[in-house]
Formats: sequence, C-alpha cells, structure tokens
Amino acid sequence: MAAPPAQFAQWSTPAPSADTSHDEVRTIFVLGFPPDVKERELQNLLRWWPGYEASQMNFKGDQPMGFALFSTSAMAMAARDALQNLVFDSETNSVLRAEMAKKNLYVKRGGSEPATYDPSKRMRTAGDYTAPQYAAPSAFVPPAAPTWGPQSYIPPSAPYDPYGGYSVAQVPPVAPAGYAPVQNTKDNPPCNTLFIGNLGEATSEAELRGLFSSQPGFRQMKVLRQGKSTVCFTEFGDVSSAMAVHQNLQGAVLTTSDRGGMRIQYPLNPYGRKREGTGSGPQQSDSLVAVTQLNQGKLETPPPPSASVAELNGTSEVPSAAVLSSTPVIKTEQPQAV
DNA sequence: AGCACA
Repeated sequence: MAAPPAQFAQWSTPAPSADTSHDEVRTIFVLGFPPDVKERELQNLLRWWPGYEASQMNFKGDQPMGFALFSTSAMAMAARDALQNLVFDSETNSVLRAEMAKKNLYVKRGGSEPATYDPSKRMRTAGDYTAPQYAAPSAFVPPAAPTWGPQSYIPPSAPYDPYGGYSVAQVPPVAPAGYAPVQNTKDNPPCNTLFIGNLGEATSEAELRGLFSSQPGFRQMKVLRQGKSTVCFTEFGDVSSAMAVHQNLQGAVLTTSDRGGMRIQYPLNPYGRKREGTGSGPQQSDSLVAVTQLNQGKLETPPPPSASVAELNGTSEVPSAAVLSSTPVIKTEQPQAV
C-alpha cells in the first residue's frame, strides 16, 4: 500500500497570497448627485460597466457621495473617466465628479443580505442584476474560464462601451473636396450641436458621417431628408468642439455637392434639449439653455471670446464669466468609504 | 432656405 500522493494535501491548502493584486484601490468616489438621488440610481448607472461589483450611496447632510467597487483598478479608472463631468440631471444642473477613492469599498461576503441595516447605507451588489440575457448578446462566451462570484460581468468579445453610444462610427473618413464661400446668415448662439444645411441632393449619410465623425469631440449625428433638401444635425461633446467645426468646415464642399459649400449653423435646439415653453419668455430660456449647454460641453475649456463668438450679431449675449463660473462647486474632501 | 430627437 502506497501512501496517498503528496499533491492531494495541497488541494486543501489555500493559494499563497493569491489576492495580493486586490489590495490596489479599485473603488471610485463620485460627487455631484442631486440631493434626492437614490442608491438604486447609482447602481443602475454603473451596473453595465465592465468590472462593476458593488456600489453604495452615502449621504453627508444633503451631499450624496457615491462609491463603486470594480474588479480591477484599471476598470475603476475607466469608469471614473466615463463618469467624469457626466450631466447626471440637467434639471438640477448636476454634473458628476469622479475620482479614485482613498480606500476600497467594503463588500460584505455572502449572498443573502440581512436587510436589517439602515436602508440608506445598505450594500447592494451586482449579483441580482447580471442576468444571463444581458451577457454577450451577439457573441457567445464559452464557460471555459469561469469567473468568480455572483458579480461576474462577461464583456462581449467586441469592445463594449456602455456609455459609448456616441462613439465614432466605423465609416471611411471623408475630407472636404474644397471650400466655397458661405454667406454669413443669422446664426443662433453657440452650443454643442451643429445644423448643416445646403447639402446636395445626392449627399449620403455615409459621406456626412465620414466627414463629421472624425472631427474631435464628435458624438452623434442625424440626417434629415425632406424632398430635395437635406439637412443634418451633429452633436459634439462640448461647445468648443462644435465651434471649431463650425469654423473649420464652414463652406466645405463634398464630392456629391452640387450647390456649393455646406452651411453650418447652430441649431434652434441643441441635441437632446427641448426648447423651453413659450410661457416664460425667451430671454430667460436663453440663459438657461446657455448654462445647460455649457454643462453639456463639460466646461473643460470654456469657449474663448473668439471671432466665432463675435459672429453672433448680438442676437444673444455671450455667456458671461459669471455664468461660466457657475458650475456646481463640489467639495473634493473625501470621507472614508465605510 | 430647409431645424429632429426628447
């Protein structure tokens, strides 16, 4: 009788410090939520993000503080960057500020939660939400390498960017065939969206997309055909990017254009923003829209008082420094996550 | 000149 193989004994021994890679900070700290935000909103905001494991909303007085734990530090940083300057609620001018937390969110082990804690402090993990129907709808991921825990998110094989619905489309880039002078018509105040007119009847959406999607800050566009007239709306991530394209591609001639250069104007309504009701007067809505647009533009670089702004004809006042500085000031001091 | 979507 031989003694049992020695390696059997190893089966019960824990791996030697296999989780040292988890002492890195992989938790983000998010400020800027409106006071009435619910913890569930943070969960629903983040549960799609690759590597999301758990989140928690704490309240310091009226100031909500969100914490979210991710599988790796890199995933946390990616989520942090995705949330950075996100307009969480344009009604309340809530713009998120995200940074890496000082320490990791403590996640209670074990599946069932006692539910006896303060509901505002209770932890919820992604376990209940990562339903199979959401995992890789187009690409089947073989279960060869099982992931651990109830919070495993399996990203599709193609890069999945939950907040990248505005990502650059895969179309061949298009450069203007030339430029033609465009008579400077009355324009609207600068915003993050452009209205493109004077397009040729044969101009295709693919051609327009090839031109605009390669412009810095491009988010999305929509082409409208109405008879012989084609117009296009193009949204950018910030007002400055839109202003640059407004300037640089003004009068651009496409190969399919048969009526000179395109006319680029700021639209009556920016993307995703309905005009205020006619009841309260235009001047109030103008300033309101300006603030909202600037918030949409993330205020990374406030548009300088350049020539493009000077084209405004005095139809609307240029956003003042007071407006520019009216972004929500958020304290960056950071309490402990737990 | 033609301004949608929410």
